[in-house]
Amino acid sequence: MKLKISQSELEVMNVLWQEAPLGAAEVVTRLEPLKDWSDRTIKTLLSRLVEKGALTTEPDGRRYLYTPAITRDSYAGPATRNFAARLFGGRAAPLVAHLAEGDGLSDADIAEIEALLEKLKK
Amino acid sequence: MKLKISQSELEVMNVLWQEAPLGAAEVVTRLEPLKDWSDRTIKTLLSRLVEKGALTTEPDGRRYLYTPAITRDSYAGPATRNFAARLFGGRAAPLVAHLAEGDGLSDADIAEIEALLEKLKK
DNA sequence: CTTGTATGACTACGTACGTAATCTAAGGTC
DNA sequence: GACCTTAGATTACGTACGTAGTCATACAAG
Repeated sequence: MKLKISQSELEVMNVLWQEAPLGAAEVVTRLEPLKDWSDRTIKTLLSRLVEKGALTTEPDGRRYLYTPAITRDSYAGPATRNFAARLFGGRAAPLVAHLAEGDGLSDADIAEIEALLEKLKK
Repeated sequence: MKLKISQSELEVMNVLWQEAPLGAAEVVTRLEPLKDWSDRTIKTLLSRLVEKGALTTEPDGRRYLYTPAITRDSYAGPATRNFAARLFGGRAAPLVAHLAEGDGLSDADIAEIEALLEKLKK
């Protein structure tokens, strides 16, 4: 089951991955400062995500509450490996290198990655 | 100038980033083992990439030779940071973690990343 | 009960994408 | 010189996406 989530849809998912369940109006409120979208647009995105199976709904009075049907990790894992495969033949190092460009990595990030690698080496 | 290269188009770019300039027929030959595409499809992708400015052409007799107008790195850098931003708020560690899932990282990869991080810490 | 309001459902529409077929022109073949 | 082959140019067409407007309906207000 491959689930394609578009860029705009992902913004909506990000809101719900951070806080759920939410009604449509609340999602709109969360997105307002970030994106200049009409509330209709966000409703459409929510509907499409439900259609795709990325969100589940639960009636709450005369509205719906939306909850992610997939975790961020379960989506991000394949998406990340797919991304790396397409751009770098699956090799991770160039990816990290690009993230590092323009000081994208804090010391904390570096430490975290090192710890991760340490664990992997075992 | 933001250049959007679609998934299929990226396959074509990958061929040309590896070896260029090439004529259309040669690109088709390179892609044949990988993708089940008609040569018409590949010609279309080449045209669209030229239109977008991702490739340059140079006449060679009655055909064209195609060459990337952008390097893989110059495309991959922003694309990677954008990807990380959308999925992980720009944090690199989760990205590496996902790549590691399912033993995606070889010992060599790990060593390479560690060396990279070492350099960054300075 | 009538009317306004909020919410989801349905419809819209231009652009990009995946995937190709057809048209046209330039060279090569007999 | 008539015809075939080959390369690019043009056209096609369904689906997804970004972005939203309109319709219908259920509840709230008066």
